[in-house]
Amino acid sequence: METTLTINQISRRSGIASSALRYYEERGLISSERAGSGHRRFPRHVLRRLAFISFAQTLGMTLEEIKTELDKLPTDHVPTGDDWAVLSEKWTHRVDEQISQLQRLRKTLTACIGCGCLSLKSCKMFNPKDELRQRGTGPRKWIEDI
Amino acid sequence: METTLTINQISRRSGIASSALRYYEERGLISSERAGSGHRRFPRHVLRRLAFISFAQTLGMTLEEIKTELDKLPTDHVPTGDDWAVLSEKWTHRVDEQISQLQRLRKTLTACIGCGCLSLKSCKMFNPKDELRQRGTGPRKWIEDI
DNA sequence: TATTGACCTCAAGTTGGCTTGAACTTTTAG
DNA sequence: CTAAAAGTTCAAGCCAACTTGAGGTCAATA
Repeated sequence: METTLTINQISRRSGIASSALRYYEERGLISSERAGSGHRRFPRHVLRRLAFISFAQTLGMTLEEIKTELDKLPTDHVPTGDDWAVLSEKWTHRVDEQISQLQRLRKTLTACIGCGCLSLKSCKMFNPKDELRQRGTGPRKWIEDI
Repeated sequence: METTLTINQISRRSGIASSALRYYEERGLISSERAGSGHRRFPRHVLRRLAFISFAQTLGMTLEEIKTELDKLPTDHVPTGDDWAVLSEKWTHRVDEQISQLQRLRKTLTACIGCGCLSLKSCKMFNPKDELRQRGTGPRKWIEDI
């Protein structure tokens, strides 16, 4: 069992394309040593980082945010399960928030179908405030008086 | 009370930038008449369409998908509350699905913090199957044997 | 009447998270 | 030994959903 892995080995084990791995390294989310040839050699524990990255992405975190989190890991030793658990705790809150936002949304939605509005001033649906979307640029706020 | 509104009036009432409104029109999600000058005149009921669009976007639908939905509205009359309700029903399911995906995710997450893994073969976290993310391209599947 | 400001079109730019391609080197299998 | 597979860098491309800018017209107000 080798101590380091090639980019393709990492790619196969993580399911993340090697181009993406290079991109992550460029962005500073992971790092590698180099063989004499210039080829990357990844220590096994980057797989944990990659697991973290993948999972955080499913929660809608940007690579920037993820990097910020990863940077909090200790550098004096390979992060332990406990070190990871600290970061992971944030997720629970994230997920909980997302769930309750959706539940609020669902409530208003049902109400709006009930009242048949989609156009009434009184309808809260048009200004849910909840910032559910994380991608895209334009303004999303619905304002009074249709 | 005028029957049609300028693009700026629509923009103010909907909270959607006029550049976005032009873009929506170009994409066929809304339509306008033109004043003699070539300026757009929107009938009031586009506000309902815009409400629909905004809301659907919070659920992660693409403009393409939203257009497909909007195209199902009757064209022989200005859509009624009932017409809209038909489309809106889909949302309830969407939201419900999203909620239960998140709940599954939360469950695995808690389990993984518990077991301190983030790296074990047995950990289902790495292959949640749930396609939560809708943006982005790369593969997201975590494969065995870390 | 003049000047703002609202409107128009069309092309190009932006952001995030990558992918693709070119041009080249290194490693591995037969 | 040679061919194919795997690796490298760097620049450019892609997608969605817009925004921005240039260059020009039209409308409302003092």
